[in-house]
Amino acid sequence: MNKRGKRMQAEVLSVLRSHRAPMSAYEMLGCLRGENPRLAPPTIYRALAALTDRGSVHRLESLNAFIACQRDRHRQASIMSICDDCGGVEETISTELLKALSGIAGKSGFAPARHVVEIHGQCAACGPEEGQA
Amino acid sequence: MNKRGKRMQAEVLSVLRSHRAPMSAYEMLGCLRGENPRLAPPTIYRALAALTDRGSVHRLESLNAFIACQRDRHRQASIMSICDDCGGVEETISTELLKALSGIAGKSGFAPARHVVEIHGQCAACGPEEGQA
DNA sequence: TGTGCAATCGTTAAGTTATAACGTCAATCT
DNA sequence: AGATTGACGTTATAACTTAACGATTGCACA
Repeated sequence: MNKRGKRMQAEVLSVLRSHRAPMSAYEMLGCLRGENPRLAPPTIYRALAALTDRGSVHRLESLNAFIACQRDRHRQASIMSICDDCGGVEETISTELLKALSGIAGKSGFAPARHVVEIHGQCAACGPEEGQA
Repeated sequence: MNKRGKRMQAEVLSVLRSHRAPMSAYEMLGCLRGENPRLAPPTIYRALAALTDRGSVHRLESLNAFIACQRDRHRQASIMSICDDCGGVEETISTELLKALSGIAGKSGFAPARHVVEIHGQCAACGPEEGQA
C-alpha cells in the first residue's frame, strides 16, 4: 500500500465520518471533487474496498451505500438497522444472533463466510409519538 | 392490475423458475427478448416489483439479482444462503431468528418493517470433500 | 545514489443496474 | 359509446461499478 492510497482512504473515511447517514460512492465523489476536481470513480471505489476490508467502513447492500463503522474494532458482521424515514443507521453487534444464523444455514452443510443483516424500518425518533396526547 | 401486466408477470416468473440460480433483471430481459424483441427494462422491473410485493420472487440485495420463492406462501422474510462458488441459493424460514433480530433492533426503539438476511459462503456440494480419502 | 522491480495509482472508457417521463392503450363504469 | 382511470411500452437517462492500461511510486539491492 502506497502513501497515495493511505491518503485517499483517510480522506474518504473522513468524509464518511462527517455524515450520520449512509453515502453513495458518488456523493463522496462529489464532496472530494471540491479538493480534487479530477477525481474519478475507481479511486473512490478502491479506497472503499480497502476500508471495507479493514472494517472501518461497512457497505449497506440494500442501499448501495456506505457508512463508517460506528463500533470499535470488530471482526464480526454487524446488524444494521436502517431508518427508511430519516436515513439513519444504527449498528449493532450480536455474537449470539450470528451464531444462530450460522447454525440455521449450516443445517444443510452450508459453510457461512459472510453475513449480511440489514433491517429496514423506523427509528425511535421517526416512529409514532408515544408519550403525547 | 391489467391482464397485460399479469401476462408479463407470469412470463417473468416462469423464466425465473426455470433457473436454479439467481438472475439479474437484464438476464431475464435477454431471455424474454426471444419472444418480444422490443421488451425494455422498465417492463421487467415493473413485473419484478409486483412479484416481489406478492412474495413470489425475492430480491437478493447483495447480488442485485432475483430468485423465485422456493417455499410455499410465507409472509415472513427468508434467510438466503448464497453459495459463492456455484451461485446456488437456499431459502430458509425461521420465525424465531427473525423475532430475535427484531428484538435486538427494537432495543433502541427501532420498529422493524423489512428484514434482509443473506449469508454468503459455500454450499454443501461445493464445500471441502469430507467422506473421502 | 542509481537502477530495476513490483505494486498501486489515475484516467479513460465501458458495462451493469435502475428509474423518470410521457404518450398510448386496455379495462371498467355509466 | 364515451369518459375515466391506471397500467403499459418506449425513450432516454440516471446511478452504480469495474475493466484495462499506461504512468508513477516506493522498495530492494547493488
